[in-house]
Amino acid sequence: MLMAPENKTKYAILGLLMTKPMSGYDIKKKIDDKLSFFWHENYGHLYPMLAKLDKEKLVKKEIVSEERRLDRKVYKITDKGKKEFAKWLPRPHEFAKFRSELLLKVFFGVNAEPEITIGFLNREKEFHENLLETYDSIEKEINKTNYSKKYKLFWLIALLNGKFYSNSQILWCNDSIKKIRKLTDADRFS
Amino acid sequence: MLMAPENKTKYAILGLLMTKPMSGYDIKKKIDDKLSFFWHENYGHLYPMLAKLDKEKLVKKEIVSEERRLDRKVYKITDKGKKEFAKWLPRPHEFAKFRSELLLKVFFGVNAEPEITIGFLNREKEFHENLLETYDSIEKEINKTNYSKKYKLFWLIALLNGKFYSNSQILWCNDSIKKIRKLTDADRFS
DNA sequence: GCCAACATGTAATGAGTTACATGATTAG
DNA sequence: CTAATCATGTAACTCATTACATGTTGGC
Repeated sequence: MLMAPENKTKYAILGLLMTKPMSGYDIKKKIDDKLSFFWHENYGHLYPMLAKLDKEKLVKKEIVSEERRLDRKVYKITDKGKKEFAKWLPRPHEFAKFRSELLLKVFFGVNAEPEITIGFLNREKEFHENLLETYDSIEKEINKTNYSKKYKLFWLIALLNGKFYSNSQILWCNDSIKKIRKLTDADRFS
Repeated sequence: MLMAPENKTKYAILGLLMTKPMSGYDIKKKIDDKLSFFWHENYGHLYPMLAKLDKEKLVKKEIVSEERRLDRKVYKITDKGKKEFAKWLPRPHEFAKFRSELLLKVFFGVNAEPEITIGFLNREKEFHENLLETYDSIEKEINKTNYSKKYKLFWLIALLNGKFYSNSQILWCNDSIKKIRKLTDADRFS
């Protein structure tokens, strides 16, 4: 038997539908707005998955017609879907398998001019500085919403993960640039 | 034209072959030993890719027979391969697209008992504590080798990325557990 | 009139994992 | 003798991305 790796998209969808019924478009938007710092989906995966979940009776499709608006396909989680989600939620998470092109280039940096690697590090640093700004604005937004205390806390905790991460990466970039400069300076005067 | 996302495995292989010719088995081992904290490959992807690179003349396959040893297929990077690698190396890196099942479960933690989420956080913390131990032993190993100063530095920098990351994740886990406990305590006495 | 946002999907392709398949050599 | 390590691969499959395809609604 071929054991497929678990389809996480399924649970991302079911989890979001736990709050309220949504269309594929709504789900995509919610992920981009709220979860983008640790999750992403694209339509080419999302729409076929919704159709599959509907077929499996984990969600129920309903066509919603509203005035001055295109017909939307709104998906509601079923009892079966809720059970499936509740079964997944307490299961231990898989540890993230990390693959970083930056670190590959850094590791192979021995084959390039040091300034090339320093350039990557500055690029990465800037990327995380921008992220930190985004995190701050999302944090303010979380506080403004009127979700429950509990909902806000878990959202905040997930967000803070990104903040801790970006901060650590900025420190690492600075530290690494310093180390490379020290090496090249030593080379120059030897 | 369908633009395929860049095949990074290709460059991981070419980069490793820059140091010396190796077999598929050697490459897998080197990745597991040295790069596992930011890169991974499996045979099912690696062997077909080596065959492809050979067909594209980026590497040259040679059968090496040694006494008391099975015949090995050793791959050597060609001039064309070196050029291809040199073209990739200075190109700006793609920012890592991050997908974390842990954060998905944390975000949806609002639907579970707080102790479930705290369990995940403790599990993640332990994972990173173990990683930190591994990093320390690799760091000692790096210092013991007689690679060039430059080679060691870039290896160390890549390794330190993991250290910075794991440290930040441990802090985040502790912080998050504290926040969740504070919420549940407040609930209990209200 | 035009652009952004709303709205839904399919086709083609490539990336990556797991299971299957086989066998030699070496250290305990 | 037996387990770990050496050694190479294929088949089946799922996951995920990108490009293609189409059309509406609302604000400036």
